[in-house]
Amino acid sequence: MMAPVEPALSRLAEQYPNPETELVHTNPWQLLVATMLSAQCTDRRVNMITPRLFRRFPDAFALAEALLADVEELIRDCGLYHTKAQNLIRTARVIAETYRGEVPADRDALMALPGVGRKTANVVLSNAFGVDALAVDTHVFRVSHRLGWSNAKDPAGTEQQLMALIPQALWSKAHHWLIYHGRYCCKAVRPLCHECPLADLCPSAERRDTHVAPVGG
DNA sequence: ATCCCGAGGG
DNA sequence: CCCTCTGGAT
Repeated sequence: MMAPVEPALSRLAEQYPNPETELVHTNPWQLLVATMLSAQCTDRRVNMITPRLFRRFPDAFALAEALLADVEELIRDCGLYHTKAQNLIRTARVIAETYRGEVPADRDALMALPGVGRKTANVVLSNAFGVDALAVDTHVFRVSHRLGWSNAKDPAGTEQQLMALIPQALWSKAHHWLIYHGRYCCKAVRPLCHECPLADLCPSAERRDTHVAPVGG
């Protein structure tokens, strides 16, 4: 039992008509850095931090030489600052030394960078390099399971199942639709099934019609 | 109080 | 598998 893919996606397309990334950067280096910063932090806040960061350290060569404390200072209010600063500098060094300052357009190469996992790699591939990839984050994972589109236990498995289910031309959009839907409607706790445009298709929806309303008088 | 558009380490 | 790292939003 699963929600039919095409009708569900077209309803989400209607609900979230402009599913663009909230990260403002499109060049590979800046998008990579912004995406690494975005863990456990809103994109709004990342977008406030990156202009200062890029003014001080414009490229991988500059960041590779940076002092940890300076980077920590610049990114301090987006959380996980120590880990992120460390990973940013290490990743900058690898890119400067191994890739001549250019972000590699290759999933395995990206995932080998410190602090870059499959989700971040896929975001960079699809949003900076135009590669068809479907990044699975916690929202995409949860929503996919609730709709019955995936039963995989790990995000990589869900990624494969979604790619088999969704037309390739829609991967990028579907990623954003599912994220928005997960964030604003199909929430982890207290999902808003009563106002969900997919409720009648969804095997996990809490259905009103099975609920006996109190009868007055 | 609880959660977040993660990733790495044990 | 579980834990930790962080501050901000709600």
